[in-house]
Amino acid sequence: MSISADILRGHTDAIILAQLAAGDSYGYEINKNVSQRAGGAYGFKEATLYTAFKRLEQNGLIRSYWGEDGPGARRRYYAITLAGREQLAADRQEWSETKAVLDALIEQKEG
Amino acid sequence: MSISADILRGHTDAIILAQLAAGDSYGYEINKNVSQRAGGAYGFKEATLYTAFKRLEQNGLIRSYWGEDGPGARRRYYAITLAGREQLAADRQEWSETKAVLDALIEQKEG
DNA sequence: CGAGATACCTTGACAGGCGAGGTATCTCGT
DNA sequence: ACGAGATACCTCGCCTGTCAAGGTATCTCG
Repeated sequence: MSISADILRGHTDAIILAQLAAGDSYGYEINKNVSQRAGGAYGFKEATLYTAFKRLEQNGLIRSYWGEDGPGARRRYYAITLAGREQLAADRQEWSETKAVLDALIEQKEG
Repeated sequence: MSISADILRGHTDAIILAQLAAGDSYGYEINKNVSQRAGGAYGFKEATLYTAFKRLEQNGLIRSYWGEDGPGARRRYYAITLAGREQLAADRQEWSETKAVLDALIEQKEG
């Protein structure tokens, strides 16, 4: 967990949408995938994750359904909506711009 | 102002430190420089700026002094401290890691 | 039968961003 | 002489996202 949460603040929704764009998934799995892809440098706290799901669903960017009853604990699956895909595209665009701007503002200058 | 504020949240201090690393400056000028370097895509709100100055000074990362009395409104100048330079180096490192992690998490996947 | 993993969820506190409002000085056009 | 707009500073209180802490239930393995 080498990246502080405040730095990632505001990217939570985009990260979740990006995971769901690859296929339906559920909270625990999404979180594991994120941690893994981040090389252990970042992971959601559970409270953050479920707060985000609620927010995303209220905004119509994802929808949810309970998984089939099988062995193990019940799972709530999430699926990205069309509006969610549009939001994700916008988020990716914004991230691209953010990188350019922050690189310009934080860059190492030799003086 | 195409980049939303939440995305930049947490980067405010690093941006200010980076400006001050190039030389002492004052609020209004820092803000102008930031806007200009960001190509108009981002700028601090005044309240954000002065809140940040106070926070940074309390944390010993910058110090301040009133400029010489000349024509025009008085100016409070800020200077980066040694601790501030160390923080800036850490922030730059973190930003570099953040880019790598977010690129991995938000990337466009063709499936 | 207990520990640990899987899997979900809520509450309340905290911190940063910022809209709105305020003060004072200087310049420029009329 | 006067008003508008730029320069330059500052504070108060709200909003929103994060998260520590706490809670529930199921399955596996020793």
